[in-house]
Amino acid sequence: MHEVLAGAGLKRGGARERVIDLLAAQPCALSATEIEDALRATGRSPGRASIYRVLDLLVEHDLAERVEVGDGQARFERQHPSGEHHHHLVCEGCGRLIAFDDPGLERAIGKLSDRLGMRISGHDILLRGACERCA
Amino acid sequence: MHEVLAGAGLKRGGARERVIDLLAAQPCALSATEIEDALRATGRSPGRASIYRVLDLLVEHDLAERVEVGDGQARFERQHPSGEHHHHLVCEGCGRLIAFDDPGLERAIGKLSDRLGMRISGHDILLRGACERCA
DNA sequence: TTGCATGCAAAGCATTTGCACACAT
DNA sequence: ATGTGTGCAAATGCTTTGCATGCAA
Repeated sequence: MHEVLAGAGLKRGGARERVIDLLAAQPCALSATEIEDALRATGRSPGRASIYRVLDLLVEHDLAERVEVGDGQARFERQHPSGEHHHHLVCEGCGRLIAFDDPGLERAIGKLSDRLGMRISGHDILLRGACERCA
Repeated sequence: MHEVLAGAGLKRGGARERVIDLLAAQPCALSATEIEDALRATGRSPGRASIYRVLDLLVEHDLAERVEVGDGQARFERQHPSGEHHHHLVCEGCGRLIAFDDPGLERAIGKLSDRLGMRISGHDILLRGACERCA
């Protein structure tokens, strides 16, 4: 991720360094607050404003994806260059986010794009339900 | 919609009356602000707080659905008792919301629910792309 | 050296809440 | 008559912005 930003002529400050490294190591989406807390736990958190700025930057460069679950805060997760991606199920009991992927769903969306005849650049899918612990 | 609320023992004040009637007449989702503006145009808008309260009430009673497009404001649209529903495509050019439905997509989600083995109570799907005018 | 990156504090928005009054039942 | 519904204004919470300073290139 660092390389992409460097290629775009951007500098490598402490905030970018830390947010990118944290996000690259996550299996799933984190909110700005979760990022701040995680970084503060390491002893060196950037200011909240910088975290938001870095996240915006990553989204602009397609290095991260914004995930909205409807709880009033945005979450962010690394986006793989391969285009490989997953979607989320949010547990209505505990709010936990669970990732999944499903080729059938992707196929259905592909067909749908053809049918609509419009250029579709992306899609978000969110399932709501009960996770194992809450069921 | 009025009947459902009456059945739940709720009263019928001016704010509920107006918001429900407006929403029932819409083809697609409206934000709280759009609702307020539309009602103000008729000369009688409830207070903003009441609009939000009515919307929450409708969502709780499954009479309306919350639609999040990622622009920082929630939108609401009537939910049909039949369970019939559509999804949205948001134009990245002009922000316009376009409704569509697709049985193939619904089938794919049905199969996915079975595969995951979890109770899925609902799903949101959002496509991003360019509308006819912006393509 | 020269801007771009960062931090802090203040500002912005959408949404929620507290409280007193009005009105449906 | 009574308690629910409403409006206003203040409070909240996430996110953004202004501005002065620090640091990467």
